[in-house]
Amino acid sequence: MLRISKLTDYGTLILVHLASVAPNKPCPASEIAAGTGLALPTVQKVLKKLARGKLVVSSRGADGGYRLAREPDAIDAAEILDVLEGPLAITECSHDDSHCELESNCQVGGAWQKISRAIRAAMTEIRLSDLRNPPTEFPLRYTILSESGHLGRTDK
Amino acid sequence: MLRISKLTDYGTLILVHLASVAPNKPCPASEIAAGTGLALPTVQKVLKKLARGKLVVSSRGADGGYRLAREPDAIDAAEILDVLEGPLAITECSHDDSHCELESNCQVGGAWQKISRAIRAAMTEIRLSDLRNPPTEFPLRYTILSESGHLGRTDK
DNA sequence: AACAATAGGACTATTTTAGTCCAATATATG
DNA sequence: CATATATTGGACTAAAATAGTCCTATTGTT
Repeated sequence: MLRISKLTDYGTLILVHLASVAPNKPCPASEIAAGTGLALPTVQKVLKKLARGKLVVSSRGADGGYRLAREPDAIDAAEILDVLEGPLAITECSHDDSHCELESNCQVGGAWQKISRAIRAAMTEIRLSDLRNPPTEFPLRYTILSESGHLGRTDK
Repeated sequence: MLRISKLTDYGTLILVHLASVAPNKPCPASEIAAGTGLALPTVQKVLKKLARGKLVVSSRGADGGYRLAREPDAIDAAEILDVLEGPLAITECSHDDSHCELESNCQVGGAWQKISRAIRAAMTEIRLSDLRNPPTEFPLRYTILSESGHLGRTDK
């Protein structure tokens, strides 16, 4: 139903890989490719994006490579999506600065925006360290909370 | 960051429109196009999908058209996405029956799957009736709850 | 019979995504 | 300083998904 691109998926694999190697010495793209089973050119492409997005830092030259810019628990899923997918929102007009010609007739109003923001908030709480390792039972559960109580269950 | 297609967005507009007209007599596509400001051929295409997905029922012939298959509060956002986007999951291997060549090396394991399911669960609680009208303040909030407490805040 | 609708699908154009490759630059080391 | 190792930036192509339009058949009403 909702979809992330393959590149984003690869990106998380790569980040998870980086999270599981020695954080001191940089890890070259070739090693990451070998470690993840992904094609080298693809890995290089994704790493460039990750570096531009400041999720990893690079060192050039011999003995160079990439390492995480921060601790795995200080990188969240929303950031990863932002860097690899761009700050695209769930619909065109979820952009804060977008102009929607239908706006005047648009009954939906800000509903998708709200949903989008809500999902984003949830993604912010998922950290790279949580993505690591097959979660045999990752007791993750989302609930819609509503002050007015008409959506889902309330907080107490 | 996450994205739904334009068609899906149109679909929700159309459904919301249908929810706001007399539920007894069918509403023809042309009228919906006029009411939403969308192009007729596009509206027709989306309506066909919605009909196949059993979210609307159609009557053919003169005085025909479409009406909601159920009450607006009995249609949820997850269904809408399923019908209009297909049952695509957040990643390729989120499909229950997919085979991922990387599986053996895949550190991420089922994380995206879990996230996907969680988002889906949340979407299930958002109903068509909630999408209606500009939500001036739609007090929607998602929270990640974790039994083990290492993700977000816990239930108590 | 004539008209008003949907059904189904073909079709094209556009855009996005994936994936590869190359030339330039930076760095460590012998 | 020469060489090998890496990243950087961007160009480029191919493939796939998306958007949008249109045509023909069928169904139902009057």
